[in-house]
Amino acid sequence: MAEPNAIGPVRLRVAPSPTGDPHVGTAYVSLFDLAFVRQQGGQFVLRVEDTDRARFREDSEQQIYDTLHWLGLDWDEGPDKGGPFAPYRQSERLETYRPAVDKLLADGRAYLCWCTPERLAEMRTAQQKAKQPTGYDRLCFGKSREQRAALAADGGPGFSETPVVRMLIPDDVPLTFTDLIRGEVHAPRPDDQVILKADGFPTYHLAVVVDDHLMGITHVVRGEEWISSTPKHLLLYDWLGWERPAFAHMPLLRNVDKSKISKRKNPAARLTWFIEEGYLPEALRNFLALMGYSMPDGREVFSFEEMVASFDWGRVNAVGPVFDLDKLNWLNGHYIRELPVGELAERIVGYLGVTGENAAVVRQATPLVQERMAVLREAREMLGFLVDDEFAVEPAAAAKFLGMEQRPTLQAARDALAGLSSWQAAEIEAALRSSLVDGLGLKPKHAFGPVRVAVTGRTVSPPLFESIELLGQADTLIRLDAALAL
RNA sequence: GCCCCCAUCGUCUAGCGGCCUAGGACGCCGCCCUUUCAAGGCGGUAGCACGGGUUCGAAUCCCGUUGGGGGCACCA
Repeated sequence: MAEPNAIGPVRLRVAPSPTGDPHVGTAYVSLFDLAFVRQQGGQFVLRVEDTDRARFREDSEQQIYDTLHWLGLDWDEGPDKGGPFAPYRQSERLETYRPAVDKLLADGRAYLCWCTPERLAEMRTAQQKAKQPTGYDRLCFGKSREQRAALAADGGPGFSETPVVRMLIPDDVPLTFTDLIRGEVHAPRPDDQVILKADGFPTYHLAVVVDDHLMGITHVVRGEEWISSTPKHLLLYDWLGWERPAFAHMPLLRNVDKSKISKRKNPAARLTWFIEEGYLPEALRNFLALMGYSMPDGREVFSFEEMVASFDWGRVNAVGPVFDLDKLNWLNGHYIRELPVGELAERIVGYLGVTGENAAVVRQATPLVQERMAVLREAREMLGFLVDDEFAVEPAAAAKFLGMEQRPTLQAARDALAGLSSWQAAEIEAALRSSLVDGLGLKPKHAFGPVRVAVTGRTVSPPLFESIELLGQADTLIRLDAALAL
């Protein structure tokens, strides 16, 4: 079925997050995973790895779907779509893992362990204190249930009624494997890893190997934190007589202090944060691709399709990149400026959630803010003077621009605008220039500052004359009168 | 503590022995444009962690040091 160079499905492992809010690392790994899949014509499989029932959360799975769809990373098979290898939730595949466990037990590659969590913790503490590598000491290995229970009866190490199953790691465990990004990698020697928990659920290590094999996964793309447990997985493939997949361990995204990116230190670690802030999915995709990847021709602005066309694991960096919001903001602004104005208008309307009259105003005002935004969120304050129910001048702005000495300026502006019969930006500008600049002899800066503050409420605003046009004559005069009355 | 991964401007990176007087992007600084703020244009600042080798030649290869990161769960 599978030709030598053809790839089968590439798995996207998705562990429901305990906080219910998907991690940016999930999107990062998915992006590279998907770029490779699309280039090779494989299948992108989304599998929910929910074997930890202690951390299970109801809404977490849906959040993963929502955020990945928002980012445009769509899968070919998954719990919500079905597929030839269903079910795609590990919690629904429990009976699949049992035969593997039985075989390992029968072959003497695994054994039962009755040690309590407390006894294991004590053991680790003692090992660390003695400056020894930590790992299970095989107390239960070779013992029957009765022998082990008897040991505990004498006040010995804690005994648990329901045993777990551990791998018996041999001395000649293979520690070397080829990584698509790093080449030859030497991983640390594992200890006797638990593969079946006391509650009957498999651990990640067992489940991932069994599922990947059964689902025909050819390439495992995951975070760098998995390098150290890869030898356990290699062993399992070998013991079960299965062909090993290829591995690509992506570098870890970092906080500014270089630590692994975390929700505590970095708002950008939460995928939903980008939606809340008004980032464009295509910009985030491009930015994520820039983290660790570079195009052969050095381009930095490129689409996902372009990335797919030239994708090469050899161009992926092994260095963990710092997530730099400055550059993302620039890139997002760039994408905003490149958008057709009508398209941008719809995105802003959708983001702000405005309807009816206000939506119409926002659409008209979009050209004024297009090159002034880094993220959609900024449209809210830039356009607030046009759509907010209540208008108020910022106190600091009023103190600086609406004082006694500005009254003549404001009065002249009011008079000039009140007499206008055509309400177009060009005419508004002409009227204000002739009355304030020519008439009062003011520098443009001093002439328009007070008017801007009176009309928009802020010292920084979209272009003044166009803003006044959109506001309308009636509202403009009301605001100038209000400023004059201060 | 033990094991592993990594190391080019502040940040993201190009570079895979001579093309490097180390290139680009973001940021920052200056100038121009200008009704504010942006956008745009022009210019500038800043880096191969250190020490040994290998070689005619090293940012590129090897070793060590230092530094950073990750892993060491009945979590993934």
